[in-house]
Amino acid sequence: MQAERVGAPPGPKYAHLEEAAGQRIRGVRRRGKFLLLPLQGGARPGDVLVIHLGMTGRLSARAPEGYERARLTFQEGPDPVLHFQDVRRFGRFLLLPGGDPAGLPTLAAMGPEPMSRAFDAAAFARSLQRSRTAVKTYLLSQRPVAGVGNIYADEALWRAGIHPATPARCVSGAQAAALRDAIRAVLRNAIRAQGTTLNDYRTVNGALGAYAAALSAYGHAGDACPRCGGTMERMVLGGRGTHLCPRCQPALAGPATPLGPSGRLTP
DNA sequence: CGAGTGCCCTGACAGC
DNA sequence: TGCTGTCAGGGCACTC
Repeated sequence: MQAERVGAPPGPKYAHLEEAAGQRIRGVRRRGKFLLLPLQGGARPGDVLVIHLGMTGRLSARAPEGYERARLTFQEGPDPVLHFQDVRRFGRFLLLPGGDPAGLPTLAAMGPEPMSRAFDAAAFARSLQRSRTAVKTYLLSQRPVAGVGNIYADEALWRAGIHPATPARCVSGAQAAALRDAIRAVLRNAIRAQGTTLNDYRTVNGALGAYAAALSAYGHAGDACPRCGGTMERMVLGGRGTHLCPRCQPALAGPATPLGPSGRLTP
């Protein structure tokens, strides 16, 4: 296998790719939003190819129309080239020498996988106690749990009835448990729907993700809250658009009735 | 060291 | 019509 940067300027987002030459991909794993491809056969053991799609990154066996940033070339197999296209250049495609994540602080400090046993309510509640920052901002750091981005953070906080600006350490144990369940439910449903296509996102096969139609909070400022009928609002938190129902998600107060895993009100 | 801010990058869109 | 300005956001560098 060979890896090369195409078009994109050299830099940390495409580091050390030349060192993948001659190595073999042992498997494909995922941590949060990072794809991890452990390599084998290099001068130094433990090298890992790291791919992050960012906002607009896509992998495909067919050459993209433009904006290709990197590619892998294989010596055997039905698809000799894997192309990495990334219009807005938020993605990464790099080799991690020896698999040492020191150069990727978010990956190094990443919390448990959301569907794993390690993501339990008590541990999540303890993690939230460690930060004074807004609970939504803390979720986006990937430290309390892996893989939650801006859209799903808004959705999960809405479901759990927690105001996004609540300081993380002020989230009660009961709220943390509700938020944990909400994160799992939102991610499970979004994965089942093949993701959320607002503009750019496509599945690996080019299909649209259907979860956009199921969003309750994100992008719904000015609309009626599906739960209480109040008016949804938008605010900016940590530089990110943030959508909430001020009635269901009161600032620093207890949660409204949380939604169950089905997405319906729990009896 | 934790928290907050702004940058990167490009296309879509609003407004004049 | 064509220009300018604004917005979108994952991760990280930078500042305080």
